[in-house]
Amino acid sequence: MRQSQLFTKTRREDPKDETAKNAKLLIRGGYIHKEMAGVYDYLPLGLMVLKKIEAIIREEMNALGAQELLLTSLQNPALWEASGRFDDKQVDNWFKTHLHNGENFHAGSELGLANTHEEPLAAMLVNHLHSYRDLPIYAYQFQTKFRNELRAKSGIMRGREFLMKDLYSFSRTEEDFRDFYEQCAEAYLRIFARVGLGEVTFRTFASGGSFGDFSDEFQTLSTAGEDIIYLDRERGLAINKEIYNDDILKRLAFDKEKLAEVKAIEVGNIFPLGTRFAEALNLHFIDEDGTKRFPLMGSYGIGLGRLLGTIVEVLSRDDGICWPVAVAPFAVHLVTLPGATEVRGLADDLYQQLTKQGLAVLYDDRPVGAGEKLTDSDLLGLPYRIIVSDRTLAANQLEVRVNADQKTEAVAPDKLVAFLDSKQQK
RNA sequence: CGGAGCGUAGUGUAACGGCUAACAUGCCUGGUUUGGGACCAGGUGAUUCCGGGUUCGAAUCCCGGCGCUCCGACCA
Repeated sequence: MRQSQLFTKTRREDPKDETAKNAKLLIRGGYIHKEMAGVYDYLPLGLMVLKKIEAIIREEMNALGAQELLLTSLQNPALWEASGRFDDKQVDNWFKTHLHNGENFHAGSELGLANTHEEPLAAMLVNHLHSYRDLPIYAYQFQTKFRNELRAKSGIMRGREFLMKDLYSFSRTEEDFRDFYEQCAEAYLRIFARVGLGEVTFRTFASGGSFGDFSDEFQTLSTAGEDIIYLDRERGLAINKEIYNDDILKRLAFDKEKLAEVKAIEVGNIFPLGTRFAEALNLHFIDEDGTKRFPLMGSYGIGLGRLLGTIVEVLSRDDGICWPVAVAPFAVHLVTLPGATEVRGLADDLYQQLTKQGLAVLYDDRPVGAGEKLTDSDLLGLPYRIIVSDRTLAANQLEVRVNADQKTEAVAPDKLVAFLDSKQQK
């Protein structure tokens, strides 16, 4: 796309109402817009990143044999009362609203805005699960969650409205459940690796709540993190501080001496749910021996906005983001610097060529000063920056900078596609 | 929800209780420039968060609300 057509603009200064690095850079780059605390719009560039992340997650979920669906945000309280979770004392972050069927708005029937989807999914599946032959069922969605956080914080990392991938598994036996659970854990590690956080993201034992001994979190090392974990680098496993004690260390075979206390961001969480929701919503099946049984559930979440924010926290510099190719809104930033008209001609040709090759190119064709263009390019943080200027024209070479390592190379125009291909292979 | 700080053009800041709310940046015109937000001239842009109060006079002081940030608690 031509940058002159992009309606979003970059900002010179940090917004004063943000201190989190992710929010500062994303707002300055025109990726997001803040509506209110914990509520952010995704602008065109930000949405491109979000969609890239979504596509990666979707691929991995589909590879597990999961099927995508889309449940509603508006929730029938009856389903939640069945599990006891409509009560504000049980779940304190509900947003609730009212149906317009009373004497006035607030006298109408109460509705919930979904903060998770165990109840409605279990209730819906009553229509589709009858026999053990129908299991397993793995259903997932990308869906907006509403959580009335007491305190939104850390930019887009802890919002009140956010997009989440939530998958729910329904298994016939404990063994089947565990098998899928482990497959999903592996898929999660692949997802975090693919978005560029593989080196710093670790499976972490965490509280299982009332459903099981443990749940598993995926924690990305970052000083911006809200969680403290104890990491065993050799094993590539960690344990959350919330369950850290000598008994549990022993049980999980952690050597206390090898654990490092570090801050981390929870980018994913998977946990066993047992039969609690199936029982509450009467989701059952008839097993091979003719007896009625409840499926074992698991739930598996990734907050897309938080993941996007984590990528910025971990992979950016003070003057700009450093998107991994897999999630970058564009792979290439083609930038002309002011100069002879031939510069523009060559850049136009390159833009056509690269686009024809299937590369996503942001072409900065704006007639503004070199400093501004370079500063903007740093801020936007695309993986490859190609400069076309009088200087590069005279040398009959383009200047290509790889954002990840900040290295600049001279590449002949007719070798550019091959050069970029070779980089992508690595 | 407890504690602390803050709220002034699109953005970032300034202004002793006292003149027409200032400066930078952005944006618009024209000119000049062109490898790290270059320069000159002119212009545009504000219900000083909202509501009360004190005062001859309030962006400034007081009360109440709302909002934002941070620390803590919370995070099913």
